[in-house]
Amino acid sequence: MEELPIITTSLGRDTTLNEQQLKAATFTGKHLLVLAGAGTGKTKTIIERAKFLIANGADPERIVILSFTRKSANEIISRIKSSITIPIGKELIGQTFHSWCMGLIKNNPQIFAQHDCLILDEEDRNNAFKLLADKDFKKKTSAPTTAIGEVYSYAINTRCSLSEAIGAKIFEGELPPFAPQTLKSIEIMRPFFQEAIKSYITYKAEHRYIDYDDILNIVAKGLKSNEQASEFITSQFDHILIDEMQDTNPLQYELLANFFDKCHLFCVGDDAQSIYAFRGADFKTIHSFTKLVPDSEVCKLTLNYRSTQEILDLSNWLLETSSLDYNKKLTANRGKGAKPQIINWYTDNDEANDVISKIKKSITEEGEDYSDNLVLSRSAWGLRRIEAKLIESKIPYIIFGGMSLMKSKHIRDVVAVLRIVANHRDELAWTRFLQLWKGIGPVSCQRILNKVLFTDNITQSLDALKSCKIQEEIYKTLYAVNECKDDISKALDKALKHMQTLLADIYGKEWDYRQKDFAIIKEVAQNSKTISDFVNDYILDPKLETTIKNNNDYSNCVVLSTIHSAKGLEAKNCYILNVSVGNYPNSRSINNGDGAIEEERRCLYVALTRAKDRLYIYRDFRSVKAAYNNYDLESQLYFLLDLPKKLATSTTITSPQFGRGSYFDAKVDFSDSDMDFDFN
DNA sequence: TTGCGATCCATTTTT
DNA sequence: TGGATCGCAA
Repeated sequence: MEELPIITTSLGRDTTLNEQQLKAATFTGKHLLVLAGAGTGKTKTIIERAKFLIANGADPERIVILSFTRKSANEIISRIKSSITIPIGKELIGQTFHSWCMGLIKNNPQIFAQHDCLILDEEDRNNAFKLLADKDFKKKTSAPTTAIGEVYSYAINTRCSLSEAIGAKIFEGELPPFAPQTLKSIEIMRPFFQEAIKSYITYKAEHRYIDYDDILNIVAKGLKSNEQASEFITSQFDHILIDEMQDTNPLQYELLANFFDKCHLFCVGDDAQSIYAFRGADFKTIHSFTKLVPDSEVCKLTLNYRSTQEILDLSNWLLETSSLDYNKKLTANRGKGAKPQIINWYTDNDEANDVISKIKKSITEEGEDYSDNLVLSRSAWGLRRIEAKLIESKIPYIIFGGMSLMKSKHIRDVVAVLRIVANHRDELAWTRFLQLWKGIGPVSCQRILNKVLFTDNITQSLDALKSCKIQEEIYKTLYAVNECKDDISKALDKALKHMQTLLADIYGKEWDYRQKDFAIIKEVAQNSKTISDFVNDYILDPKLETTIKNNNDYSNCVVLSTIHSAKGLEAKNCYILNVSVGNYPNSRSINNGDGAIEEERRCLYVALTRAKDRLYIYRDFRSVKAAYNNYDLESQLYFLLDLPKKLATSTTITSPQFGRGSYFDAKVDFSDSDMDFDFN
């Protein structure tokens, strides 16, 4: 084991860093990229970097810490809070690219005209395209309106042409091809997409909307095209520290390029953990970091502090079997431990039961905490069965990557009323709100909108609304909410009170528990000054998307997460669900070329490397057995098909009460159910 | 024009 | 499981 030197920061805490980490954290050149394998102390290095900078006189307010997902941004923030004490009144900012840029837009109205815009989330965007499809460009092709939004977003994020974006989406299977040859399809679809996107852009400008991509685009473009503005903004910062650098996409690079001159960039990333290609990230760009970023250097962290060697052996093997050369062989600083376990199941119900019983054992037999258990799934949906069992067993848990409250229908219904009152030109909110009521469909809605939308203020809109032949309660609701629009929680109360009957009718028996969510929303709203602040803040950071169930102790509960939200997480016991044929790689990706398959591999790699002590890999027994006799692509590509026996142990769980809650048919032969699966 | 019922559908990942 | 979508009746 190597000697760990100790550095002392003037903040008064001693911190142990190894030689590589120390070199990175105390870098004194201009820009640095730290290539750091999983578990090699990425976050720690970023935090020590921040400490080092502050200790050497940097102003905390002029340091920005960025990450790609909220999850990992929050992770850094909380670890900073527990390890750095900064002189009073100053705080280190840790945020996502989006929330940082939105802050820049809002705080610099003299530069960004969009400072008072409302942010559209994905659903709003799709609704806008749908609305425009009916109004403006009609249905000239059968392309789904959601696909237009995706193509547009992809083009913006990757900075590619419209044709390329259409091509990419056809290739990914998101867009149905209109002709046998892709080129022909692009040629047919392009004019239609162009028209649709053009009217969407106009629409946003007219209604003072911006979407997710605009947030980055406005800042990136604004700084690039306006030297004065660029000077003003970029000189506000000295250091930008970026986590998960492999997930940044070309748009984000372009944004950062504005800061190359004035600021120091400190980027940390791992190409083997790049899993956001679908959002335009290209892990290869970090390979050309020194070419893209002037005055930059690269260094590496290779010693893993998280896992046992057995867990790393399996993870290393996964990368080695790739045709790509990841050049990553992690060595465990901790040494030897238990072999990873493969657990074959017949039904997903058995899978869930086994996970729960192992969690219980970890508490009762190993004396570990709930929080030492991390359950991972490829899809948010896949966690639901586990969640149900945890509730049943009264085990506290926290769930990451689930749907945020703001996305659920009943919340959107009520928030729509607030949005109308805050901005009477918010057509999307009007459309949603009006169509909730009986008797109002798309046509009547449009008729009302024509009267109500193009007035000077909300009072005029309400007057216009009064003259429409509609239920009185529609007007009353808006009127009441408008009366108290400066007090958000009161406004929410009023909206809820007036819509009570309506919503109870719409949601039927679900209304009982859906209602409870409004208390949470009200609490969140108290932190915002205005309604549009509330909507914008909450879209960028739905603080309560992660809810703790079964108790209220943040620090001790089982963690459920999608793999995409799991970066930065770790736990003694890690359970990876449904690592079955057709899932790794996902069958939807197998026809999209090597790039897509490799992304799937990295996804599994991220999951494997979360485990510290014990790694459990669950999978559908029959899918695996069948794969040995099948020659279909899905089977042949299955990552664990040729897993060497020495890398893991294997057990098969039988299912006495087979049939209940399972989606398999009944044609099952149990004769081999207790047979250990034979590798190779 | 709206709204209901039947039918079919598939269920990636995030800001 | 619920969801979205489609056709038909009021």
